Amino acid sequence: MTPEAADATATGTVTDTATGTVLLAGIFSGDLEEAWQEIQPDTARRLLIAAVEAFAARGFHATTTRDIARGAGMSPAGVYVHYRSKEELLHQITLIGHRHTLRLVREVSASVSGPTRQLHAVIRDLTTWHARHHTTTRVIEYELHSLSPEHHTAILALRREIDGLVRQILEDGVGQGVFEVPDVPTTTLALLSLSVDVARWYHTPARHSEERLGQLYADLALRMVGSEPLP
Amino acid sequence: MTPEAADATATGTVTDTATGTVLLAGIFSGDLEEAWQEIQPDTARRLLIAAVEAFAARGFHATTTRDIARGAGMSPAGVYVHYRSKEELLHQITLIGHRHTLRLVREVSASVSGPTRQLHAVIRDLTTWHARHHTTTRVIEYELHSLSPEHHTAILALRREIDGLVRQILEDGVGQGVFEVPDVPTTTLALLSLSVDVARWYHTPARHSEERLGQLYADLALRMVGSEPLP
DNA sequence: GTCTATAGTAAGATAGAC
DNA sequence: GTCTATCTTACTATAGAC
Repeated sequence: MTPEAADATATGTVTDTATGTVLLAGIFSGDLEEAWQEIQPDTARRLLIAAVEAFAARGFHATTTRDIARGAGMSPAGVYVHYRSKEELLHQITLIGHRHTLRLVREVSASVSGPTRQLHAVIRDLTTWHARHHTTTRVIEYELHSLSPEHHTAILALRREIDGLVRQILEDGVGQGVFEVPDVPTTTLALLSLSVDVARWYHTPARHSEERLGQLYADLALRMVGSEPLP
Repeated sequence: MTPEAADATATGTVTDTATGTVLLAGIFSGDLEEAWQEIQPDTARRLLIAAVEAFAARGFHATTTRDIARGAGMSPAGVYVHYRSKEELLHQITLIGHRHTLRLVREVSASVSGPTRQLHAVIRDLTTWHARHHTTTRVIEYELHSLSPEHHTAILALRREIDGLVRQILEDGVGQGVFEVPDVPTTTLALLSLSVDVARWYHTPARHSEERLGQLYADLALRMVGSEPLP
């Protein structure tokens, strides 16, 4: 990977490998669909979106670079002007997605006070995000094993941060006596499982809107930690 | 697929495509590791086990038939004496695994009385099964999309049966006033999500034994349906 | 920056000897 | 029933024209 692309992890911008063009800026405001819109140039964005759709539908290894090029309306060689390899496409998608998830948990958690409201809001929005963007989240949750070892390790660090934020809410709740949780780490895992697994099974048309599902899952989450429901 | 292999779906036996040898008999008693032991001849069993391990570690498409052959101590051509294609290996694994899951839910549910005890026992054993055999369950839960359309459809029917059994327990509990569930289908999905997702993250050495995790998850399940804990 | 053309490799599956 | 050898296809990635 070039120094430019490597900078993605450190600075929060994503830079085109070949052209040096800044691909992503301000990705941390707004939802992911908007973030894709910020990727420049156009072709790099179309390629990334085509890759997300193909990886979600068929998996990383079953997707060919020709599929991706075709999805972006380009020749097979066009991919390599903007990305060094198929794996770099997966890495960018996975990195952007995980940063978005981490930021979502952080900001939602900071936007309300008290473990009960925090847990409810986090699970609600995390679930809604997995449902609304199930194409993207399916890739970022289930194609990790196709990343290079270095990229895989870096993504796992982000995942541990996310886990840590949720676990802290549970520990706060237990400490304040509003949650009753026999095993905080395992219950944290179970809560995250609920939202993550939405990426596996959710598809439209769906029984519930993304927001409604988020509400239902947030209510389940409060039950799981032995909390009173929100008023 | 040959008529012999096609019979697998109808009769509950799995037959070697080339030799006509019965591969699986009595698969429905004992756990899956024992079921693998029943596969005959030896080479067919070794190939199936090698395929499970490779598919779980790398995914279906990233696994080569050469990987599988090597894992079974055979030449690449040896695979095709026992299986018509790589997809047939995945299909056998997925079929055996889903039948096992369906039978597990059915039998555990029938072995106790009352929705509370039934739900607790089903989630406990389903979770334990996903944890103990996370290699197998990772394949059967996450590689469905690599099946042929016909096989995929057949497996989805088995999955609907499993879902229906759990949903019935919830409906019984609501009907008897021991559960309080605002949305039975969605809560059923959430409960199954918990156990399924174990296949994604569980690995040894683990924080908890498979049985302990099953206990913890069964207790969570009762909370999710608004039930009193078991005495 | 995009294309056509293709190099180089590796895959799934089969032929035919033993 | 297993092997060696190989056919055929399709893939990732690059070269070089424009």
